[in-house]
Amino acid sequence: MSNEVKLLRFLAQDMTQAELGKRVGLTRQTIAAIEQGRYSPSLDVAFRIAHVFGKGIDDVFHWQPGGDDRSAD
Amino acid sequence: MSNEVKLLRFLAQDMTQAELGKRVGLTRQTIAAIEQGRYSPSLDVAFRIAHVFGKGIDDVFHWQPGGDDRSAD
DNA sequence: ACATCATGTTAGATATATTTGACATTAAGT
DNA sequence: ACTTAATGTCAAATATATCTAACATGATGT
Repeated sequence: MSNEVKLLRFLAQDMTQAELGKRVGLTRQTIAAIEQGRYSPSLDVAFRIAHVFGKGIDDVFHWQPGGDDRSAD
Repeated sequence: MSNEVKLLRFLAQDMTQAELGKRVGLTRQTIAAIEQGRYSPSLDVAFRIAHVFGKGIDDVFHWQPGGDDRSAD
């Protein structure tokens, strides 16, 4: 599972990891870990992140049936 | 956060909780808990469930900005 | 009445997400 | 050179998701 969080932060006036974390109720370390695909966030967190950028979940997180890796880094 | 998992199971030839669990790699107890909104599944699990029904995540799980409850049961 | 199947539920264990606190690095501003 | 802001990373703690094993209930079939 890969995601566009880092890109979307840049598109959103260079929003910082700490700022995003504040807006969704997470620490900056957690944002960093999610951006790097170190683990799969809860669905609730995924919705909150997508909401900050005014996007749908599928626009932010990309999932493929057999895909258990992070190859789209 | 509410969801349509139970409904979608019925629409899918009365698929059983155990059968759905088998298909997505979860136990039937976990499926039951998710259906009842007892907790927010991981994003990965949400994608796998939606995929079984050929739906998008937003078709299966409904989230509202301020919504921390399960009132749409 | 008995057996079976699907579901609800619960307690205790394990796995994973998330936090907290700390330290390192790199880029930018003074 | 110094400071500050943003990020990477890590270890240890806490919270939450998920599993396992068990027992209960209602519906269905024999």
